[in-house]
Amino acid sequence: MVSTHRAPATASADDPTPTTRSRDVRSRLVDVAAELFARHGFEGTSVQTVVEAAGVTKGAMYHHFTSKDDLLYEIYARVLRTQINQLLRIAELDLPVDQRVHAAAVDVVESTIASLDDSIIFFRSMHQLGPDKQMQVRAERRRYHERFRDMIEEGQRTGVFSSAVPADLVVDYHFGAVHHLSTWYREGGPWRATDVGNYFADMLLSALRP
Amino acid sequence: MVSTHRAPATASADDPTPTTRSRDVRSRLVDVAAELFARHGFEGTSVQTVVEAAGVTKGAMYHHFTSKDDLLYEIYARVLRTQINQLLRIAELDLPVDQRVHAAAVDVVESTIASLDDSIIFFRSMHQLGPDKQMQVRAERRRYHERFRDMIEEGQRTGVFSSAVPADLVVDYHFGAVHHLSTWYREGGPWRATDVGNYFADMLLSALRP
Amino acid sequence: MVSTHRAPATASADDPTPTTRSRDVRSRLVDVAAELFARHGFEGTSVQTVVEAAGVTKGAMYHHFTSKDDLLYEIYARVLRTQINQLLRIAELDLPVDQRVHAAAVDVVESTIASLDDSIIFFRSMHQLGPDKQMQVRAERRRYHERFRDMIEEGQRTGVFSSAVPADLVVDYHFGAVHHLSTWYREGGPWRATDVGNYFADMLLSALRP
Amino acid sequence: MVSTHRAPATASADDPTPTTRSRDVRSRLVDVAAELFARHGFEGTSVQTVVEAAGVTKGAMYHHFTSKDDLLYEIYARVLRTQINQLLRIAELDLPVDQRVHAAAVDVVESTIASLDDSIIFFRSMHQLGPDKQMQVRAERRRYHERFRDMIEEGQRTGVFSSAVPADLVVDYHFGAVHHLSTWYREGGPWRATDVGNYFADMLLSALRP
DNA sequence: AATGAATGAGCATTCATTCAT
DNA sequence: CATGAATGAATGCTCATTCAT
Repeated sequence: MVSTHRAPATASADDPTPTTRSRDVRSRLVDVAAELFARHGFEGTSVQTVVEAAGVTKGAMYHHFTSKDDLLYEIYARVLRTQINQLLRIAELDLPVDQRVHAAAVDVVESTIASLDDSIIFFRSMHQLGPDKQMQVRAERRRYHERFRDMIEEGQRTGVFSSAVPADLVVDYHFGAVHHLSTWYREGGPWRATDVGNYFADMLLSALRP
Repeated sequence: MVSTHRAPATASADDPTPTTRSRDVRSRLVDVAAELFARHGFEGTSVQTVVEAAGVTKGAMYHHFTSKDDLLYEIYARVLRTQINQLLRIAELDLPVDQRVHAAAVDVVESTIASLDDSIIFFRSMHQLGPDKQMQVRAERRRYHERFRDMIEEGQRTGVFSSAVPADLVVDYHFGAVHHLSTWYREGGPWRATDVGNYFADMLLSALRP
Repeated sequence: MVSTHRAPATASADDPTPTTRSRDVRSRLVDVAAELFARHGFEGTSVQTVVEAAGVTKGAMYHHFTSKDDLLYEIYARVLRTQINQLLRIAELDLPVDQRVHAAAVDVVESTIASLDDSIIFFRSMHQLGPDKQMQVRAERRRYHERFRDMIEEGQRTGVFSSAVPADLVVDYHFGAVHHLSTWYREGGPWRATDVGNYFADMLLSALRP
Repeated sequence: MVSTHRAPATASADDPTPTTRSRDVRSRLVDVAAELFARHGFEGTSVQTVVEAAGVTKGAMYHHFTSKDDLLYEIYARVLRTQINQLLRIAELDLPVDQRVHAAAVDVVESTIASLDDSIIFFRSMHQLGPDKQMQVRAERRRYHERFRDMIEEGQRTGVFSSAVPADLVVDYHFGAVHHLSTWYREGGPWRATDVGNYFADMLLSALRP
């Protein structure tokens, strides 16, 4: 995040995308907003603050986003896109199910820690989204949950995992812990992201032992 | 028009608590505020809305609470008081450590579900609290965490539990799941509170098997 | 309108109405708003302008009126109240019907000219009123129209007036002319209010001759 | 990219009107604006709304009109052009003066009803016009009034009409009723345009009987 | 204890217009 | 001719809090 701010639109003349400038504005706004919403909350951050930090005018922001709410939604969309892609990538690896679950369980911890700001916003500000957008986010979130659950169920069906606990609850248990990370995890604390990921994944796998 | 007009609800002089009426007003305000803050968020609920719902006037509210913030703090204080008492009660039972941990793990799920509103507020609105009060809440929360962790450590020391995962992370894992409940648990869904509590406690104990 | 502004609440101590102060604020706002809305239009007048001219703060205005719209409505209500009372007074006089119609026809012209500002607003800004309030105004306006029409019909039934033109259209014809006054009538022009009133009333009566 | 990219709709050099295409755009904009201004008011209609409804871009609109105000002015100009032509046509017929007045009185009602939208705008939005344009409109309007008044005066001079009421006031009386039409007349109501026109013209002539 | 009018700073949003391309 | 990103000032309205009574 060093030379991003106010970069004087140095897109080379042969840049094929005509929207380089506007992509700059859009994504700069989303980046800045994510940071501010995480630090001060959605309601605690004024549009004025966001646009000032992004170095654009209010009018420009409203040219690209229909509302403050819309800006928030874009943050959600960005997180969800990343997370689901990551999960699908792992779920389709050619590995035994317990190894896939372990890898996914580690990955969700690591990537959550990698963008803790997004995570803070995700669970704290969902209710600020309009009802329609909230439903879209929930639907996408459910897809994510279901894809993970399918792996658990696969393991249960094939006897690799215990069936003592319903797969849905297993997923909620693990994801709850992940969600909670933004509350207590701090960079420079006693554990690196990968440590926490492995500890949590190990606990998950232990809990699933037949 | 100073002391007329009001039924002489004169609390006896040696009564240490405020008058019955004012206790009524105080707790009615806290109750109403908890519901509204959970439903619409702290910033999404105006003081006007709260006092109207509680059937008192704004002036009355500011007589009992120094600020809107203070009202929020009272909600936190109420939750924390209840939770810590409950945990201490269980932790001091004369039972093997794994049974105590299991009981505590079930209980925290059940009591969280019993007052889901409080839980919604707890994690969503912490940052609305002033820095001082936020620190107080965090300190109390830490005490709670530590008391639970102590039980885990006791089990690890005595070989009842595996020491593979640091006790602190074990607690964070379980509490994360509990925290997450307010996001997905719904009355009338497939599981009763006690079911979820037992499933989660079972997973925790499974994960801790040596 | 000399010493009204900012009068230092000189209500004598034995003033029985407890709301003298707030009535001051309310009616001062309505007066000022009527003048400004007439001069610059409803949309062309900002709330800021109104409250500055009335010497109150924006918050105070919103304490008394729920919206800018509500302020406009109050102007309408005031006009309608006055007009309907005046018409009823005349309609109930013990005079032949043609004299009552003449008197009412003169009076509506005179009173419209007496408060031309209100009339300018009335027809220019109706559409700025919310749908509910617009309906209320229309209903009240219809009552007024109907009371006038009843007198015309009475004259037609009794043969004093010609029945060549439906009574409703007769009323619309005359009221149209009255409505139009705010477009062209100017104080200090060739005719006094009473002149115009009598000329118009004479034309109406002439048109109604059998 | 100056003169490329556009089909060579080259209007012949001696064609005094702008190119067909641009005439299309211009008049489409005026048409659409008239409808929107009538329905939502001038201030209640954004330039964005107008250009979207007309299927052109904002830039295109500002190419043809110097401002939103200018668009409004064009509506006024169009109405005035039509009305004055119509009046002159009738005033120059070779008929007795009372018949000419009757015909003109009917015609102004009918043509007003034929384009009620324009009439709504005419009286409601005059004050939105800049002072210069407002003066131009008023001047043209005065010409119209005077041409009508001349006919009345001709009738008064020749004894066909009563001189009891000044001709100017007679015109204001009738035109007021016409102006008012947009407030109450509705297609599909009890009277067709021609009915109302004849009733009103009859009243006017009756009122003018010596 | 309680009232309710008043404050005043702050907020999200709109919009006519400009201008480089 | 046309585009669409950008401007910047203005707007209606909210709200926690205060204070005279």
